[in-house]
Amino acid sequence: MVRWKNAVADQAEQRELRQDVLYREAARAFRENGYHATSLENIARALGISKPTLYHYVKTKGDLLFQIHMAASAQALASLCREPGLSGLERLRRTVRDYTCSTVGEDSYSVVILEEKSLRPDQLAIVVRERDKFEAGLRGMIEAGMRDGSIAPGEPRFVVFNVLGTMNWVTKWYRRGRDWTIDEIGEGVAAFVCRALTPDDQPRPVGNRLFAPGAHPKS
Amino acid sequence: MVRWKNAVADQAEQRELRQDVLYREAARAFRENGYHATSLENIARALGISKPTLYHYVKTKGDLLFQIHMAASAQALASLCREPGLSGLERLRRTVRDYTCSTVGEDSYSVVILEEKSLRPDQLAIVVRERDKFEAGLRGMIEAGMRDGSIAPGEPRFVVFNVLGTMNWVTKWYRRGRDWTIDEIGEGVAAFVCRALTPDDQPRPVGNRLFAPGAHPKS
Amino acid sequence: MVRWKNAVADQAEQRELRQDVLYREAARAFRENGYHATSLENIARALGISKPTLYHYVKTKGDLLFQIHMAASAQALASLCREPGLSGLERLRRTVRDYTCSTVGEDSYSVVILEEKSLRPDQLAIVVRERDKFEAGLRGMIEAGMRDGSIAPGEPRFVVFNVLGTMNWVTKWYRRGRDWTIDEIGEGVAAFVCRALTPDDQPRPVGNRLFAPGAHPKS
Amino acid sequence: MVRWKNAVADQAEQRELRQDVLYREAARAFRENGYHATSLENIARALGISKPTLYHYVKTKGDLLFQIHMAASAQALASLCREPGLSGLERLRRTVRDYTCSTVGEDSYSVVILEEKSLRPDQLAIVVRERDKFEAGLRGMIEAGMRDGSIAPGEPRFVVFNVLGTMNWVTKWYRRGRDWTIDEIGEGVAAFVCRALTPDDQPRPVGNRLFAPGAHPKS
DNA sequence: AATGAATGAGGGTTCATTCAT
DNA sequence: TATGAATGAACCCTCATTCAT
Repeated sequence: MVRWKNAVADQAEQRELRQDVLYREAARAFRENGYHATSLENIARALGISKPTLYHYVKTKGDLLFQIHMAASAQALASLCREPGLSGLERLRRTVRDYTCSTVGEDSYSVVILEEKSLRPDQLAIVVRERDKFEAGLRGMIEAGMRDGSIAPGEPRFVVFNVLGTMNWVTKWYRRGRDWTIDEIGEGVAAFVCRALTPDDQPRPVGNRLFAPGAHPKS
Repeated sequence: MVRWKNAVADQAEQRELRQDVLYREAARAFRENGYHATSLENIARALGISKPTLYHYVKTKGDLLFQIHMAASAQALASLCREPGLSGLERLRRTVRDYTCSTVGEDSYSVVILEEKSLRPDQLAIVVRERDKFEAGLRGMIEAGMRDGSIAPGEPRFVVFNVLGTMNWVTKWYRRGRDWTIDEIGEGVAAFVCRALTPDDQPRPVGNRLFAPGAHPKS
Repeated sequence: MVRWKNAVADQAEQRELRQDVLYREAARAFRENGYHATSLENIARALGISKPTLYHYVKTKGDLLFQIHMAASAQALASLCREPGLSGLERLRRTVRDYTCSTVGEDSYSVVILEEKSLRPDQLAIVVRERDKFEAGLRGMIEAGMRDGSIAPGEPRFVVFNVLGTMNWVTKWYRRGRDWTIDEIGEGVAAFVCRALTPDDQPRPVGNRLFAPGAHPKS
Repeated sequence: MVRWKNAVADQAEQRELRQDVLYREAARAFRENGYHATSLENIARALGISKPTLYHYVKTKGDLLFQIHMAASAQALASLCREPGLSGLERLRRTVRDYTCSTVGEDSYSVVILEEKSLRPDQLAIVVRERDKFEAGLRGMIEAGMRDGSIAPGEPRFVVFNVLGTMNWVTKWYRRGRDWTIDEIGEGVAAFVCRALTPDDQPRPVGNRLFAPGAHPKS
């Protein structure tokens, strides 16, 4: 008796649906317990299926990790803001907000906190290439912001790392349905990052109740 | 013939010395490959000893992880700035700088990026308690800064998470001996964090060549 | 869409035809890769059908092996020369020639090189009994030859083993369409075997270009 | 409690001894049941040890097979007769006799009847190269025999195959301690092969009670 | 103190076989 | 008839841990 975590559709797309459920469940397990600490048995049980059944949807455990990494990369790239006519900082702000929300959302594939060494070298190369696209996107905004005066000067690569750290760390501590909503987190992180980057001669973005809600209470 | 990675001292303190080398080597391996992906065989070989010999210095693999976590916690706590007479922001700045430097230093025990689930529940509780002391320290500075006007208002716990993210992520990307020195990283990260936190009506700290080197080149 | 390796006939005999194609394909796969190294998936794919479809024609994998063994035994028995009025040696010669040709022919069921242990004990017993009939046939010719003076004296069972070895080994090295034709192989092997068996006082059979083409070039 | 099939020696050579026992036991199991039908569990149990213990002496199951193949090749090469001053036929006779005895001897590594496909391609290449050396040795004798008139003319490669078939098949049917001794088998097979190869104008070698014991009983 | 040897437990993977469609 | 999906059993292999030396 197979339950598949309640995710059956009408016909031929069932397979894809199931695979997707599988990927997300695996991503969740990997994120929570780590890749090596998660056995296929664990994933199978969480889905209500047997271990060999996994192999209808997955080539190997390593390939599963790879596919998830790719899905996560696509998700990340999709959050890059491509709106024209905005300052570098503003594009970065929207990107940080959206990316952050997507990493902690219900349907997240994010596995950024995992050790990359778990991937096979050739697959790692591909994943790194994809991730570099995302980082290049961020770097592009930052460099644009430095040129258009919306972002303080600095080493763009270093700035990218700091931004990534702030965003990616969220999966470590945020739990849905507790004190703060996903949107609040996204806005708050974006405010944190952008206030760090605003040059001295520019007004800084206003945040939300989590951070920099506008004026200082003291004043 | 045992080499112990060149770390033999004179007499009875040898044991402690060796244990320390072992901890740091294990921490490095765990950090790089993950706890579960690192076998005791790996660690032993890296130290030039045999697997059973490890057991003279370590109770179990789980205990090794625990000890390292404890050492890392102590290291973290040691980087909390306790200087009196400073603003909250300044104390935070020094702490961020020192903590960051220590996590990427040669003798780091840092294992922050590891999945906590690898610890036994009772040990995890202790580790969390220790880590909470560190976070409470950070939170204290931040709350003080909010009170003394050196830090913009916000939810202190949320701010702590952002600060931790920026700092802890460094172990993910920084490689010693490449483009940037450890000190530059520490100063840069501290500048990033503190510029984010400075209230609108306050002058913001100056960074280094990595970030916010002072005035904007444009102006 | 099923292709069945192009072997569909008109009506109810389709089933038998298909089963035959299946048996031969399976025999080929078993012979080439071994019984245990051949999965039903392999066979199915080679036939262009799906794995469960196999089960319409085959009870179990073990039974498939058994059926093939039986078919091979029938094939072997069919190559026994029953011509009356011939010397023992001559009957043996024709048998060796025909048997050898049939084992390497396109439609061979031969699985002689397989480990017998793969068969279920009861099925093995049957197979052995069939094979014994073939060996008894060979032995009969040999004993007759020893009596009629066309074959040198010796232990008939031992001779049978040697003859079998020479013949059965052919599947190990012969590849159709290379240097030698099937007929050449058959004649050559027969010549090899029969020259070994001819008594000293008898003229020995002439072979072909592969072996003993008549007189010695030297003389 | 480890028994190792009673094969412990004094000190450091123990390991090699044990490995050797292991190889021979594995060769026997592979020969009898086939490579894929033999589980490491089977081998371990036959040796009185546990499965993981095997891995102290063997890298992988595939490597075990490879090592055995190499040992068998060495054993085969060692049976090539290098005596100078003998006719091609005589050298072949001694080789066939010795090789045959070694394949059925107590300490045989022979695995000739196994499917080669079980080996990894690169290892197979090496094994084939070694085996080719043996076959080249046989071929050399045969060609020499054809030149010196002790062997009937023919295609040397074809002759080699027939010789191999007769010899290698012995492992299929011979059981030690039954009706015939190993030496009888060796002599008998050698007689069989050599009588096949003797040219018409030469006296043929005399065998033993198994085959061609000299004069024909009829005469 | 140090290590080669040994093993129980567990994880990834394959496969023959069944079932529902 | 044909097949995608599902699974119990079994296998190869790794590893943390112990023991005898």
